[in-house]
Amino acid sequence: MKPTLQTVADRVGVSRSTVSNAYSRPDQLSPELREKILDAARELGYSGPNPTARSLRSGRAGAIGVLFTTALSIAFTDPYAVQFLRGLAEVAEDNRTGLLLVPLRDDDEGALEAVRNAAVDGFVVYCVPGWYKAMEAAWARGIPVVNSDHFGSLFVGIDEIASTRAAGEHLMRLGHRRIAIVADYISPDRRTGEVSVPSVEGLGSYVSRERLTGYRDAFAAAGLPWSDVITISAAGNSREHGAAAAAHALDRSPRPTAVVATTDLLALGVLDALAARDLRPGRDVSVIGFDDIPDAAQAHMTTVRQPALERGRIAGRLLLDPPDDPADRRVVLPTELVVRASTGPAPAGSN
Amino acid sequence: MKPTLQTVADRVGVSRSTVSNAYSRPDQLSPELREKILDAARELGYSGPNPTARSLRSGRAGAIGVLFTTALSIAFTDPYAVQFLRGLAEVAEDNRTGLLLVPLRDDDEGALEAVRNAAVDGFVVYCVPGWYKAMEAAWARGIPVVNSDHFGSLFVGIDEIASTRAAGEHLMRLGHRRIAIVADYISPDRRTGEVSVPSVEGLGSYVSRERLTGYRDAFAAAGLPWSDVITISAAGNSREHGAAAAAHALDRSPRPTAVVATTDLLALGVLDALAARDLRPGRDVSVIGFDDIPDAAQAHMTTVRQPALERGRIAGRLLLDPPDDPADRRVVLPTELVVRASTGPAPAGSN
DNA sequence: GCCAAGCTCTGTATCGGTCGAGATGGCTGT
DNA sequence: ACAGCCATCTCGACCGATACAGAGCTTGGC
Repeated sequence: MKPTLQTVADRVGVSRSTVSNAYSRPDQLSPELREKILDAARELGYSGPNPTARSLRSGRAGAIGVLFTTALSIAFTDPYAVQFLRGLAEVAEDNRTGLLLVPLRDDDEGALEAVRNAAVDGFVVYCVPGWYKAMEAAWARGIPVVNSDHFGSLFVGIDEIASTRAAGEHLMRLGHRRIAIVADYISPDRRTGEVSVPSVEGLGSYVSRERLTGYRDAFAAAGLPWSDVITISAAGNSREHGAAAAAHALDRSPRPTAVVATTDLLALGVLDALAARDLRPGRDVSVIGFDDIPDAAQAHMTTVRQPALERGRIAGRLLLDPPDDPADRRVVLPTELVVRASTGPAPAGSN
Repeated sequence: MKPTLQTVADRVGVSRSTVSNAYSRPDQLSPELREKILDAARELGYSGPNPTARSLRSGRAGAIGVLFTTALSIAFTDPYAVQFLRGLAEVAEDNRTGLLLVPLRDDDEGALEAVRNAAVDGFVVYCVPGWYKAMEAAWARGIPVVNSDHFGSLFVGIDEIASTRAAGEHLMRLGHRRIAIVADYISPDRRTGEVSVPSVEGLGSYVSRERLTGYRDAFAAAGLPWSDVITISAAGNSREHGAAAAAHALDRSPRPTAVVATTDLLALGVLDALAARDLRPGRDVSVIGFDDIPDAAQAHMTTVRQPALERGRIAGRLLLDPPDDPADRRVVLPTELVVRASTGPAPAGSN
């Protein structure tokens, strides 16, 4: 039989409450008695109050649930995700709170079960499309949900549209007119290949929708109709998927003079595809990513920088201490277009 | 007021137990009643039994604690760690169990608190030196602890010594005599630089101790005394730290003909250091890593392959369903020396 | 026609703590 | 001497569920 508070209380000859106080409120009893109690506990092999029982009574789970779409291996392969998680972990640690990973491999009954059965004080959602049933389940829990998308009243994100609009304008200034966009979650079956996206607004994935919108607007302002832009679906957010998707753009004739991607990981894949074809980034084909992960700098890649670490931190703070003022419950962080060597003027005679 | 089982029970006019059964044991009541109950729950906004209360009564937390030494950002930067975690997550998911991350930034009171207060059914320890107080705290909890080191009765690992001995023998066959070893956790202050390790057995870090032992034994068998081997401490397990440590070896005169590292991440850093000096891996300097992460293959690096994914899976299984037979509670997985282009004969006249 | 066996559902104890009000007793101030 | 106060400890209710024994009613076999 495992020792409980009562076991220790009986041993020392005090009440259960007092033993509880010895752990949770040291100021509520004399230091001598506290020492005596802790000694007895050590002797009995009692290692402190049962976390579950404590949670039940105090109403605090002591953990934040982290909702992922993708498989763990993919999610943590993206340095952006890792940075985000790190910011979150920092804040969590400062608040004596743990992180409970809830990977949503599929949007099936098992995932719903996992969401419903997670002992957490709230959820941080990392790139889960809004149509997932698991999101509803998280909502139904009646605990705070911090999103990077538009769902929910707690939100931390960036102005996605303005960010890619700036990137698009950069391309326009450079004279590009034949452009391909590589993005995840833009085809229903999530396969690699060219897809037609007549209505950007209709996309279910918040991130892809917004980022494509920004590009579309920038192109439109320069007189380039959306129907002239090649949209290519990637089957996942990884370098490999980016390269595979880029192939569908680069092997066309005439070749696009610029290939942009919705994440750096995909864009790095595009660079890989260029290299495999002996094409020079920024000369033969311009490339733009999104996130500004360390590898982007190393690859001299033009991209949009967003504060991943800070985003994680704020997500944690929003969750653990939701502001009363609704205006403060939605945080929009600044981004910055980082121009590097992967973008350059459209090759002469390309139009 | 949030709805509880009782709220739903009152609404439908059944007992609390029956509502509980509707969720947890569908076979214990008629399908019609169950439907009625679930409908009422939906109507009341009740999203299922409170996870914490359920855990308390049933004695199952529904989560595995994952203990890390390093900062989250580092831990997840290592593909080996991610693979391990992925294997663990797989098994956890199959058992309707979550993963609670418990990063041990420092070995301080806060970390102890986190370990003691984690609502988990057991801990999986990932590369935490045995001297950490947090390990004791985990032990004291009286729940299963799966280690990759020698501590605890539940263990999943590899024969570290035999693995590096094989790598060492490979070097000996190639004729190397001037050798440097880059390792983490071999200096008390964990700084970068050459350190003297007179007694390998005295090292506190299990992994470094074992891996160095294997090399030492292989060298000794070929007549190369340990005192002739240069041991260099890396300040952390990353490519950058590996490169910094390698500098201390490569800038010596005479230069070592081989630099081995205790992890692939460190070894990749060594390769970076070679490149920075226009030295050719496998020709001017041979390099060996450990783990066989994907980047190792891409870098044509000789290394020891260990089954990271499988290791994670087995850790999960050992934890969730500890075998009765003590012999089955310690699993040793096979490793394999993968020879690639980063190792070659010692340069002529190097002795 | 009768008793054992099933199927459903109920009732009570219990999981292991924390919470808030209140009891106790020594000390101070007047 | 007495009220008031602080520091210290106790008491009983409660957090929200699950476990287990058993009650009531229908079946089925002989």
